[in-house]
Amino acid sequence: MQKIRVLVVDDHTIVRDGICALLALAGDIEVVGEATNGNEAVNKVRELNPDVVLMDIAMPMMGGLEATRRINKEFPKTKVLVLTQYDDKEYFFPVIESGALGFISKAAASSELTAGIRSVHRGDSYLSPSVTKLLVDNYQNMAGKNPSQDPYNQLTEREREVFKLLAEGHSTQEIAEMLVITRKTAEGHKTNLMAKLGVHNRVDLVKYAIRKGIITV
Amino acid sequence: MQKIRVLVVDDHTIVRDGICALLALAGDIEVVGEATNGNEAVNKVRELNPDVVLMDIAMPMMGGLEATRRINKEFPKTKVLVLTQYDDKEYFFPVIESGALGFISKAAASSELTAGIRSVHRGDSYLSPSVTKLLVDNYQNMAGKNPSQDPYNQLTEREREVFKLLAEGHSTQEIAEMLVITRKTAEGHKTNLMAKLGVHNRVDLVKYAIRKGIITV
DNA sequence: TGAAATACAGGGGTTTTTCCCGCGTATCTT
DNA sequence: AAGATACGCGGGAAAAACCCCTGTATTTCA
Repeated sequence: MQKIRVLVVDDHTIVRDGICALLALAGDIEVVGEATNGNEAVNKVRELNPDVVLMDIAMPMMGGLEATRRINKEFPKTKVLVLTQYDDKEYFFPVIESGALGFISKAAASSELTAGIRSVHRGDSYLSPSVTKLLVDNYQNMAGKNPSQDPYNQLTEREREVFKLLAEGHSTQEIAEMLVITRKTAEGHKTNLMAKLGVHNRVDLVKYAIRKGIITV
Repeated sequence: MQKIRVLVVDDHTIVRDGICALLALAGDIEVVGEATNGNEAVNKVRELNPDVVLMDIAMPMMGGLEATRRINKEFPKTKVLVLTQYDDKEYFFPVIESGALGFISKAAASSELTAGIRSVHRGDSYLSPSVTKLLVDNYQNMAGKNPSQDPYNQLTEREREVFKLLAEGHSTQEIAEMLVITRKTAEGHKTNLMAKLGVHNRVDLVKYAIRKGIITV
């Protein structure tokens, strides 16, 4: 029988190894690789072509959401199952929209891991019961929201780069140097992205980035 | 041979199960119980009298710290090994002060888990190499300070007020108006508190405040 | 296919913040 | 009595942020 080839992505080695140990107990799943951040994850997908990526979203460097987005774009056949420590409804739509097929809380039973992996491998979606409950409990709040109008998705590529660097604490001058543009241009991107996100200062920008999993606390 | 009896405490089931799976691979360690929060941990210690408690301090940081404090007070023979997802020097002294014998980052190699458990069981202390490195790198900052003092505790009342308002996203001008002082004074408090906390921009200040629970994301 | 929209880069000028300093007073400690 | 500390305030230069506007490809679409 062909095993499901899984790439495990999590920045915490102990957690990653623990998950691998759990998955090793399942006969139909094989961990073919590991990655510690989003960049590495994308590269490993390119290299290993796994069936399923088990992706933590709170990671330094490139976050899990951005990585999921890229993987989904570049390798549509690779299914992504997102693993999060926050079972917060704020995360739900961004995660799904990034192209992930499933969403499991780390607080979920470990049996959900294998169940989720099998589901997304079949092409089905998988949601943690706790997440589903959250969605149902908040149905009325969700009803009006169209996920595609998540303001973050309105950002251009350049604006996302600037956004991430801002959230990491860099000044516009530093960002300009990093992106090899003038300070004025960096400021322009900053102004535009802040308007799109509806935030009016850096503090709210940082909080937004944390909620989105772009950066970690 | 008598195995080391371990209680595993972590609020994320998947992580907890993963750690148990890892520990199961070691011949000299036996997981005798699990807990999902500080209260439960203390009760399980009372009930099971384990040799070692592997304690996550998670995001609600006080949970694990307070539990460690109580376990250490009530059952001095039970050794606590703290597991944290932040290998940040800010956490070090509070953790040690709570009575933990060891401190391991979740980003550490999983072999450190068993090594740490064996160390603290012998009564030795154990520090993750990454944590040790952090301490050494920051030695000069530590040297002059009272190590048992969290830098946040060194803030004056006024500085804490300004700190909170800054973290909430207010400008120095706004803060000055709220506290009925001049902008210059508010700036002065800001400068001083940032120096005390060792942060150099608003973004890091916000992250610090979030970790401390001063504000929420 | 021509016009509108968008992404990206940049400039001018103003306001705000930051980063040096400095000062004085009250209180608390040794 | 002599520090040390908390608190409030100020000047001034430099940096950063803010707001508004221009230009140029490229893409979209009516």
